[in-house]
Amino acid sequence: MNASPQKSPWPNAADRERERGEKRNALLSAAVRSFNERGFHATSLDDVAASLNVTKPTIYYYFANKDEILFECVRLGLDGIRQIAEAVENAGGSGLDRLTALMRGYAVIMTKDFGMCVTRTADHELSEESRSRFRALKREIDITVRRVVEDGIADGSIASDDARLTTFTLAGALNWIARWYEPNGPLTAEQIADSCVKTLVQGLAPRS
Amino acid sequence: MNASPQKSPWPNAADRERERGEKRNALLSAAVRSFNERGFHATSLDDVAASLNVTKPTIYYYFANKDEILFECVRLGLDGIRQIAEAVENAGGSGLDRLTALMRGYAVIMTKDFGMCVTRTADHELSEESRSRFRALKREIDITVRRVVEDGIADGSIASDDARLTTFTLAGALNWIARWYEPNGPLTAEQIADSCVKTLVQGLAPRS
DNA sequence: ACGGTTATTTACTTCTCAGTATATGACCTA
DNA sequence: TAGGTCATATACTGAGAAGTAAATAACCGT
Repeated sequence: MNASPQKSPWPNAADRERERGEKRNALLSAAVRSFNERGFHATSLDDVAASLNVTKPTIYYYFANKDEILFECVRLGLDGIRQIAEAVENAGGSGLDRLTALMRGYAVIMTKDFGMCVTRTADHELSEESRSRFRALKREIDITVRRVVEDGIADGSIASDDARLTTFTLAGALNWIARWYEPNGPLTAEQIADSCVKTLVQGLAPRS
Repeated sequence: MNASPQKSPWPNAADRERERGEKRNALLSAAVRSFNERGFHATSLDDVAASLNVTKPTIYYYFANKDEILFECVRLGLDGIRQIAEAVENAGGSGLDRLTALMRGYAVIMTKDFGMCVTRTADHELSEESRSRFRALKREIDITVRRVVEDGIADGSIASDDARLTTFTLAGALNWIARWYEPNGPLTAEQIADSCVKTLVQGLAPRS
């Protein structure tokens, strides 16, 4: 067993940077929970700071302004979805197989703090600049999902005559999970995801 | 042809009450449009008043406070849905037939000002009291829809093993219309409604 | 003509909260 | 041990907007 290089009790440059990142993340986590619970406008940075035993100017040491904090939250949420969407796009299987996997991952993210923030945040809560970046990121995901739907239509595994509307309908059902999901409820995120996806894939009408 | 009773140029008590109601409605319409466009918090009553060529205290002559205005908006939206839900409940046809009609009407309302307001309004934007009334109204509708789903499961016209989750999934897809619908877009509200409902009823997987 | 009611205005108060100027301490390097 | 950087705190400014007090105009019934 090799001794690992001795860890100095004094932080070096790399340590300090890691610590800074961790503190930044802690602030984002505290903020996003409050945004989700009380709403962006009703969340004061004084309260967010106090919940971590610091004061407001400390927040401004890590972020330029409140808008940047909100944008970072939705960016993290969207990034999770994007990763799933990209992973799925390159996977094998029919269009429907890939869309099913995508929707399942999407649904699970909607039950997490940063995912919830994405659908609970209205465009107009962000500054003009952040708003266009927010929209661009959402559009990117929409396009990816739509492409999978189109693949499914092309290979015959998905029935739809309008990939755009179908994508909106699916996304709505999944996005809405963030509005009613209860972390302490009886169902796990995975059970909810499976049930939603099944409803969307099978439809309401029974199959003979 | 009978002469209708002569209309006096001076308003009587009934006229005045009607006028008051009309003005109240005009204020609600102006407010809801701004709420939908800019958000509740970003909408100042000064602006709403100015858009109708009056001043803020005039608003306070018709409403007790900003919260009451928002609540009235969502109440009107929810009332539209409730009416459709009740009309459909007493109609004939299988559970799926009735649910289809309900979803179609629901979707159309989601493209109207007051309907949009319902799903764009987060609970925490309302005062504690309005919030519980808001939730109660939504719960009422949810229960009605769920009952229709259960009817469909019972009569075999709907395939689902969890009426509650299925109802949430459908409601999400329909509610989300309010987030992306463009009144000046290429599709009418009815076309969108039909497409969404078809996707939900038929499912993504092709039927052989 | 006159007191009362309806509808609306001007001008003000008050509060919350984002964002900042500046001080302070801890710790690192030379 | 002295100067510099990092991290955080105290105490403040300023803007925006909800809500109100009080004046005023229009109009009604008597």
